[in-house]
Amino acid sequence: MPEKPAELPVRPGRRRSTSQHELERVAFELFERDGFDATTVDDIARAAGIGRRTFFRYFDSKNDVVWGAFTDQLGRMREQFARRPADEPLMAAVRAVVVEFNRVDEAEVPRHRRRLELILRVPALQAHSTLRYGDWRAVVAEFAAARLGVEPASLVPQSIAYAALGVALAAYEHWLAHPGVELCDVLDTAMAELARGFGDV
Amino acid sequence: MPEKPAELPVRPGRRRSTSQHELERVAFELFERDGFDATTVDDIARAAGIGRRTFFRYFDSKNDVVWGAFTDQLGRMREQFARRPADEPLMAAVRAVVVEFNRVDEAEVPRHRRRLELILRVPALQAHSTLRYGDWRAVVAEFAAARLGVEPASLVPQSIAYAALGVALAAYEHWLAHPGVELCDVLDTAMAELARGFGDV
DNA sequence: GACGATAATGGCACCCGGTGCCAAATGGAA
DNA sequence: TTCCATTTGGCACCGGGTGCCATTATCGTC
Repeated sequence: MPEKPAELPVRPGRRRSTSQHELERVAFELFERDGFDATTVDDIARAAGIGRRTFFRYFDSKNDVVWGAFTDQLGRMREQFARRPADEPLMAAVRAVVVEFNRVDEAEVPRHRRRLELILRVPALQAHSTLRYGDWRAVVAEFAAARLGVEPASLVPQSIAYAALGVALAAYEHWLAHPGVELCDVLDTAMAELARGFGDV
Repeated sequence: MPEKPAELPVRPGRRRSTSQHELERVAFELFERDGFDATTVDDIARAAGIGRRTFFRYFDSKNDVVWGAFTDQLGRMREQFARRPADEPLMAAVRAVVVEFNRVDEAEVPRHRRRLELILRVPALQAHSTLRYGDWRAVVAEFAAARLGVEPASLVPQSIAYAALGVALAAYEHWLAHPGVELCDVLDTAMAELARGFGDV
């Protein structure tokens, strides 16, 4: 599948006519106007000036058009985990990295909000997100497993990864419902509760 | 959508020709033979001796055919939550009920295993499960909210519900990968870890 | 038995996401 | 200009899912 058009050396073959980024931009406009479900792939392709068949060369499915640079960001998240102090408590590290992973530029907040709204509120996208978040969970599980000296697939790393994702989703929902709050603050609060095992409650 | 054919009083109208239970039985045989993805709704309908259009009168989607009595069981789970002692720690109650919710008869274990295998291993079903588990999360969140004296939609009850579901999913995965272990034991272990905030790790 | 009301069924056309295929288009090098 | 490599787009098709309407089946009443 075509990645973002990086600065590639000139090479043989036809130039690409659009990009994931452009298609996403076009798609978001249509979703804003008509909603995700009422916007078809044909609509997006037409608006972007490409054929429908080409859309699927840029994205695996219609559902993938809202994920932006998520996969790239997972690499960044891995690097953040690699930089945590070795003697830091595991859950403290997870908390810090998850909060940092979700930090966005002030200018990106409206777009980020719309993205999360779609992902969490449109059933098709919410369902699909489970598959996309599988990669996110894998990053967390790998870190936890390394810390514990066990396999990433074993019970505790997986539990940690799933729980961290769950708590993050709860924080996203809260953020969407309360426009005045800071996402990172909500996340930090929720992750702190998780690390306490929701104690005293 | 037609529910299970309970002992209804005689009433006018055509009798139903099949049931959710029967369609599920037929479907599971086909999934066993060909896998979920290669089994079409036409296949299931044909094997059950009904028309394809009728299948969708029994199930909202192909993905729903594997969920058995899940929705009924949520009512049972609510009852179990209602019976927890009022002074029991919240997370202890959640742990106990989640474990109990997942207890199945010895005779049902093979079927339950196949069900979970499908749900967790087939991408389409895994994605769809997010929507189905939303109701499960709601039951947990309602209980937690009542204990905390807050709204079910607020941050902490949602975090608890999401985290509990996440940990349960990790336990299911572990159970599928280790046929010799008891599901309730794995669940209990994982929930205990959650209640400790994955402490000492 | 005929009739009316009711409920279930099934065929059909259609929508839409997604896929394989192949011919056409594009761009650079020789 | 030709050749090679890469991208594009149209098309036919598959399969999940839906609305619609005519048909079928059942029961109670007369």
